[in-house]
Amino acid sequence: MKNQMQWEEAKAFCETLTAEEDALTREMVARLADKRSLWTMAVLAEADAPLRFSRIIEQVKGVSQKSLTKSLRGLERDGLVTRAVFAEVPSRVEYALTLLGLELLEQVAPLWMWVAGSVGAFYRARRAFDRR
Amino acid sequence: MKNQMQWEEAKAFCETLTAEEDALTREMVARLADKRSLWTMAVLAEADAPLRFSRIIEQVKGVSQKSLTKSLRGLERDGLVTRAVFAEVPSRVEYALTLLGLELLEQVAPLWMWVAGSVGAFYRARRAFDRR
DNA sequence: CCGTATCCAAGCCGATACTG
DNA sequence: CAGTATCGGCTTGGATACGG
Repeated sequence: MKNQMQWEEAKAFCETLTAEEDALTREMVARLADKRSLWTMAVLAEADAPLRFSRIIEQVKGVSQKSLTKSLRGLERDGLVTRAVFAEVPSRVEYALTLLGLELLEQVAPLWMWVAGSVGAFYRARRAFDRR
Repeated sequence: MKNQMQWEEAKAFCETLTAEEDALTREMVARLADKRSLWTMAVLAEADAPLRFSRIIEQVKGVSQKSLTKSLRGLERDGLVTRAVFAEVPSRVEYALTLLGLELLEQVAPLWMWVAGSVGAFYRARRAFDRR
């Protein structure tokens, strides 16, 4: 039951947070579900170099300019990516992952791996459930 | 750079998934962002015993009957909680966390802890951004 | 007690058109 | 090139009322 303790530990730690901190924590976790934000960060991580807006939108397939802009603004606001504007014509804007952003990705990786590895279990559960 | 490798490893592993598996993985990760689902599971984990619908709705503050029902159905469908109906009047329904559900919570714990511990960094980033 | 059905307000997102 | 502005469809979620 050492695993259970890990969860309890997390719960206990969260109790020490102020309401504002707790809200912010939830907001950050919620970002993970926002497919686009996570995917955008992954693209930047993979490139391992600053990317222009147009390069990113190519790789995050299906995203609209508006949504990508919004995602990037949010990521920038929370210190997960940087935004550098170059005074050229035509204009050039480069985005890059921050250290904090990379750390977040690293934290997500094990969970993502576990979910991906357990996908069979979820699939079977659904099959069983849907059969009634 | 061993941390970076962890992320790359996850990316590589995801490449081996079928489109359907990948979609399901994303769906499961998305569930984590659904505040209510995670919170509901946490309540069940804390109770460490089956809970009635009405007990749960008391602890997941602010949730409507409709939303909680929807969350529980989703969790049940994916094998994260069980639902037991007792033929009594008035009717009684008990929900409990499955082993899979507990495992999921355990996987989430480290990430959640990291985010909670980094909340100061996010807060400072926002302050700096908003001052501009 | 537990769940469903309906209505309604708010927010998301893509498409499109326009600006520096 | 990298946005902003606007519109319209779609989904989400609370409130309420009702049924099993």
